[in-house]
Amino acid sequence: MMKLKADNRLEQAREEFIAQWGAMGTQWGINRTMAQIHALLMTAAEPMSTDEVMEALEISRGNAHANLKELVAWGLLRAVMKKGERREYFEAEKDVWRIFTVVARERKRREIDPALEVVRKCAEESRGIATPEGRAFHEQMRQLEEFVEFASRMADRVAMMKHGFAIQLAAKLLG
Amino acid sequence: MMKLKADNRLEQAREEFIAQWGAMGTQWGINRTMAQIHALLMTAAEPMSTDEVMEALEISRGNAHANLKELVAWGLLRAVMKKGERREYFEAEKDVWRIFTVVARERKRREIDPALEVVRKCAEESRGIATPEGRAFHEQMRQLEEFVEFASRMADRVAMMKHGFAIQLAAKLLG
DNA sequence: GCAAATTTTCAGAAATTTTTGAAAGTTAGA
DNA sequence: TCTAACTTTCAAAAATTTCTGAAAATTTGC
Repeated sequence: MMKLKADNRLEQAREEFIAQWGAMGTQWGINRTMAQIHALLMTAAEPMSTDEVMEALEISRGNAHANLKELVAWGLLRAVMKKGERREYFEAEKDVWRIFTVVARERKRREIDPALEVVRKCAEESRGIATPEGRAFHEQMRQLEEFVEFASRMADRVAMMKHGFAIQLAAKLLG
Repeated sequence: MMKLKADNRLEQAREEFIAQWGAMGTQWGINRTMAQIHALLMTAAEPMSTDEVMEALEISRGNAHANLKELVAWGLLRAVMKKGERREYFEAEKDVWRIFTVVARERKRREIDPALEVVRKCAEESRGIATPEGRAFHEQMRQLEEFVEFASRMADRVAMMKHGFAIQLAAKLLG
């Protein structure tokens, strides 16, 4: 599946990480290639070009391109230019806390915000239906709305936190 | 897509909710039918049988069965027996905070625990590789391990919290 | 034990998502 | 301007996930 200098302990471990992280990705709702590219670059000493990524993971140009761009859009990769070179190289965010906040922001955007819209609309549409079932439905939507709104605000806060503050908070929570 | 007594405001709103919640489900990494069944039962006045669910959502028996069982396994539905009846009926957890903790537990189990295993293994396998690259890789794995462990503990705590405590905590965080 | 009701399984079909690879588009330097 | 290097697009193929429907298995009441 991978093609690095796969002849020593390091490259074995790295291949393992990339393969497994890719498999994990599917559980996390991001596609395998995207997770693999992220793993590859997170453990790369130097930024890599599209062609290098293609070769390392044995994937097509289109696939490599699309997923590199997606990772840049998420903010998990930066495109950098090597001086004197024309092609772009990609470099991963390696700080785990920053990776976490980026992913948290993205998941909030994709999972929480749309849910909030849905329950708001449904709470709105069912306002004032006088039957017992109508009231129950409206109340259920209201509670969902309240909760999702709460989750949304929490996610914003967490995504904005600095590592130090999170640790402090966690100490309270876990202590 | 749905077949309820779809002739009044309530049933319109309910159909909307079920359809949209189903669509949301795909974003959340659970399949559409599972999310729809959950939405259907979360807004049902009475427990429903497999056949009632099949009819309401116009889905096959196999599909209804598999997803009802999955929801029971998650703890989002309970199977209840009506006295004098032979078939089982399903009833949804309606408390939003409990729904949240159930989902949090399940996602932790599916997303965090396997990640922890992976990074532990990779940190272990790369311990003591003497090259600069080896050290960098090991350090990256160690940091990931530390973070994922932290996330794991946080998830446990959150999943165990009572609503009141969460609200209190949130007040501090949001205040 | 038998028969009807109900649940469970599962192979193939359908739907959805991901990947490929080649062609089209863009950019920069000569 | 021309051309080579590089990036982007996208239709079709492959892979994966979900769904169907009918058959098999199980359960319950008689």
